[in-house]
Amino acid sequence: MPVDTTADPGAARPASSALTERQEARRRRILQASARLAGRGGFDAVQMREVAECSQVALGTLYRYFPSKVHLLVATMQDQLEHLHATLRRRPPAGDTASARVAETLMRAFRALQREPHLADAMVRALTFADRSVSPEVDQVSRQTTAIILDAMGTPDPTPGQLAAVRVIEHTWHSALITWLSGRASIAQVRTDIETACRLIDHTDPGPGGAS
Amino acid sequence: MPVDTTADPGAARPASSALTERQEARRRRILQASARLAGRGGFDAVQMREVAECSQVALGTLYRYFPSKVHLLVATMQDQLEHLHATLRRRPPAGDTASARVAETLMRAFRALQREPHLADAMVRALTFADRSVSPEVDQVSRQTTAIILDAMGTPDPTPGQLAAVRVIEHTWHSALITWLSGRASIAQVRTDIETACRLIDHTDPGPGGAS
DNA sequence: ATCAAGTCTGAAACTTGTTCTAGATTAACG
DNA sequence: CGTTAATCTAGAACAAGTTTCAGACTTGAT
Repeated sequence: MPVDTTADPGAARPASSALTERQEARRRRILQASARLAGRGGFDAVQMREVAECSQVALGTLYRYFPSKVHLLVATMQDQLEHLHATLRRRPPAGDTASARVAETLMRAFRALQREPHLADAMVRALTFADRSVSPEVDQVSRQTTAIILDAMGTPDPTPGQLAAVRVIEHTWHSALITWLSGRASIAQVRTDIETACRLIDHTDPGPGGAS
Repeated sequence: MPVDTTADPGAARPASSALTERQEARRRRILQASARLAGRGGFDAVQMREVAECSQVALGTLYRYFPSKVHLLVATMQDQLEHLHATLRRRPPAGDTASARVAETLMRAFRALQREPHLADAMVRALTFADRSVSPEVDQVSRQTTAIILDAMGTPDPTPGQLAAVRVIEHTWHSALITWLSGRASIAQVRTDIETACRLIDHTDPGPGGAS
């Protein structure tokens, strides 16, 4: 049972200051290769040996940076989400109500994913297949998603009821995405589902306190 | 690309009449072994070689009945869902409103899953990891779930708005289950999420027709 | 009972994720 | 420079899902 005396480049995220420039470059090459391979072929097309080869890194090194294929793809998703959030910030949604703005934002994100359905497939499958060992990373993705939704709402101080609604919207978003990716729901169906869930934002009567 | 001139026992579902008694028995042994192995250890513990051994069937035969591990586990879920539905029918929920009855039913189902968290893990992971080749089976599970929810509502002729709400509830149910299974949400959180989604049933003002 | 077609078995082979090892390279420090 | 620890590389090895194959067994029809 090795005690891992080595520094883990994946763990040293605080300010990327712990990573050499060449290490940063390696990390970026890996994520790029991952996204590129995922773009054509989805989850199955991201083969660790090929990612290693494409990013000019040894297989062992790839595994030092990302301890599993799921870790790698979830990190890829973090990357893409950051881009998305930045893009969305630049052109905020223009709906009248909070729920309309959230629905518009999610549909915009959805259209972005539509442009690269294979990449979306790889990332979402990894996300839902992730076991406990990836929880921190998956949680980070979840927080990022929440942030995007809250941004779209534009509500500076959301009520507990609204936060509960946001959780349900997130659930709906993920699950609807999966059904679309596996061909069991149309795009129109996804829109309807999202809009239905978003309606919860306005009907925010009681807080969720009933559970305590 | 072999043309598969052989009859597929998995496809011959119409009335189980196409299957010999011994074939039915094999099928049941396989599903039992699958559920047992999943019960201790979850998704990873269901190893095809071991399932074959436990059910006294050759590996090739196992693959003839269930063309992949995911197919096997989704079939296991179909099986369990039928049990659940039968059990729930015997003692229908007693809430005053439709949304209360649905929430109660789902929480009851949830408690059943809690008793076998590893089994739940295996089934749900398989369900969300399934690709297009498993769509028919996954869809069947989805229809079964919808039937359970509609049963709980007790509404003989649900409106389009209510059907839309049911879809969101299903999304929430699956996704919340996943977050609980991977340790990212507490049971209380799951209940809150389900109750929040169920609120949509009562607030069923406009139909979903707005999309057209 | 016999034949043909389909099915089952046991075992090996193949694929891809993951781990391990030995040696080369790099980085930090004196 | 030279040393030392960490990192990287190439490649073998291992694990589990999946495929393949030759031969034995069942089944159904005659």
